[in-house]
Amino acid sequence: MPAITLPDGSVRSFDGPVTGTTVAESIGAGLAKAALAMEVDGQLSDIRQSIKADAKVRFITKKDPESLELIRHDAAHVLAEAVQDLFPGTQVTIGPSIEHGFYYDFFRPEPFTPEDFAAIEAKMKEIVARAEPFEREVWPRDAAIAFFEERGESFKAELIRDLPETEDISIYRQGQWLDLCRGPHLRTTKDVGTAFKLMKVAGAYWRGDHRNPMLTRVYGTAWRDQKELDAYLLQLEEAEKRDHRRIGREMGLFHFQEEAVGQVFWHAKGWRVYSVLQDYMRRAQTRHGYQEVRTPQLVDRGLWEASGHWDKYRHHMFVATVEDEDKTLALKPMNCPCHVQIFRHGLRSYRELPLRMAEFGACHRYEPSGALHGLMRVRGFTQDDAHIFCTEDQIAAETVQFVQMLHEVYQDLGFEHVRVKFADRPEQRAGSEAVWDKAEAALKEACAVAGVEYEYNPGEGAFYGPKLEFVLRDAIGRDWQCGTLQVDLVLPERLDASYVGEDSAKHRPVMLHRAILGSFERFLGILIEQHAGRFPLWLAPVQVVVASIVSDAAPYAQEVAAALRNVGLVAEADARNDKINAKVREHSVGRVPVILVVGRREAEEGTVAMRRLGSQAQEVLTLDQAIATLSHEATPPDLRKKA
RNA sequence: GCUGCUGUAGCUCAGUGGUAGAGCACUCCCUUGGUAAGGGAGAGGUCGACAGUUCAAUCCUGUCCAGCAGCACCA
Repeated sequence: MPAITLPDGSVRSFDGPVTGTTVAESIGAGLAKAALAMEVDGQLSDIRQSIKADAKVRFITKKDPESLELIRHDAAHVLAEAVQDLFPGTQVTIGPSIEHGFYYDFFRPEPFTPEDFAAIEAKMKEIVARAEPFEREVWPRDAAIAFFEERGESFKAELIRDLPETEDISIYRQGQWLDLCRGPHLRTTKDVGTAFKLMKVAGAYWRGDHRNPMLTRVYGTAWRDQKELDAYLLQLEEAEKRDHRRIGREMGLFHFQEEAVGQVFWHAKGWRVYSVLQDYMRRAQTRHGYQEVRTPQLVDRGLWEASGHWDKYRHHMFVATVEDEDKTLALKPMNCPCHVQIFRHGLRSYRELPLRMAEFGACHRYEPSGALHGLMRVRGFTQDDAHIFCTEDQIAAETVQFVQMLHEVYQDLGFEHVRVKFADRPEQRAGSEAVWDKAEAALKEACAVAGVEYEYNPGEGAFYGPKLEFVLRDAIGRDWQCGTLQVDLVLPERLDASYVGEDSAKHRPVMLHRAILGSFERFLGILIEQHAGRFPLWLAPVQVVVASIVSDAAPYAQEVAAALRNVGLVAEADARNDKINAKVREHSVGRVPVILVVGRREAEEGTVAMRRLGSQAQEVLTLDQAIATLSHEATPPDLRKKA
């Protein structure tokens, strides 16, 4: 006698086990038609599943976010059927829904190409139109293995073998085709709809392990209706337009070339943005009580052995030798061991703690070639790195202060939305279990004190300690992990850092590793994409162009530009013999935030006609007014607050 | 690193087994024009590198390098 409790609190009783379909019908024809699936006691399930006991039931319709996930997962099944129909002999493996869509991994000697997409999509639409019901069956394990083995589906058979004994082997049929799947699914293939599109093919390792065979992955996107699909495709175009590699080239900010793979040639304009950001960070650090240091690029291998990095990362380090000397040095891949050397230099007292040591540390790592990606992943980069040497008692207070500083910085840089993840001990790690217990507990407690809410990111900590990862969201909804705070009880031990306590005995300090931007290179990439190259005035590589209309006004244009430079603005005069239309266009395309147009009139009156990027309006100001307005606006946010 | 794709002028791209083209950008000339492209001329390329096939290779084949997408990696 199952009693079904609905979200509105009403209860319906049935004589025996009932399917969701029946329950929905009992409520109304409209719901029966709209209900795609259901949630039984919080568990998503097929609507045709029968409910045997009392339960809370909620029906999933297209309006619910869960429907998207179902549509995408079912689209993957439809894709797999279409592919096996068109390309016999292709083995199926897995095909989940993902953010924005779905994929399916196939095994086939010949990879697919995007030219195959039209045929596959057409076949998928055919399958959708057939409205095949998704039917769930539970098979005996051995029979399922034998079935897939016989069909030559060895990957599927392997999956079944590895499923826990307790789990049902569920098979979903759609007409003639079937697949091993946990479910749940929609009612029929028709519910998938036609708002899907195959996007790209790529390789992917079987079970995500690089020692396994490479499969061919077909990516698709799927939505509830055409409008959603179109909006998504538009957003992709938008992201492409914001690509920092493209904008970097267009604005002349930086370039890469073969002779220095994965390293940035910063051009004057790009370096200006970099420098402004670095100056800003330096002020923030000073304000928060950091002392800035600088440590060597090339450091003897022995130090890396002592820190444990040689053992774990030697293949990712650039190593240098000198012919006349029997020594191996490595370009530093990180700064911590060097900072410990400064800490160790001379006796340290507990009175000096917490000691906050910062460095804009230039590091080099031999990143795998396939990982390189514009400014986002490079081999030579500069961290806004710092290490806080402190006592265990100071961890919480330092965390509070760091989190506050990080939020200040992100806010000043225009990022409002920040999430935090807590990454705990990885499989490969240094330090005893007891030390890890202590470090994780300390960091958790510090979060509690700092009022930081986090989600877990299990097993993703650094090899020497747990970490907080700070993830910010950009203007078009993408997430970037930038900041980090790590509690390290291991390195101080390994590198023998100590201080003299109140009891005049030696003690081990705790080391907090922290960064806010992560690396300047990557963060500038993010900033470029965040603003689509249209930087706020204080960060813009060229802040103002003074464009003359006639050559009679050229000297005045030079004069105005010089006056702006005198108050610290980055201003250029464009006194070329060209039409004003061409100049306005060129500097607009170049994303210069402010164009001051000057002709005979302005030259005579001592005024400028100001035009802002993205607007066609112009405002005539006296030169003094323009200077006052612009120099205020170009003041970095931290300095403006004080003023 | 793995799989697939790509590599021709600064940029975007066309093209051919007989050593190359367009548009924009660049230089010069004309034009002095009031807010997103005024006109003309010129210059610019070891066709990613190295081998091989061929009478002949930018084009075909192989190796390597780099880039792109995804995977794996990210102290």
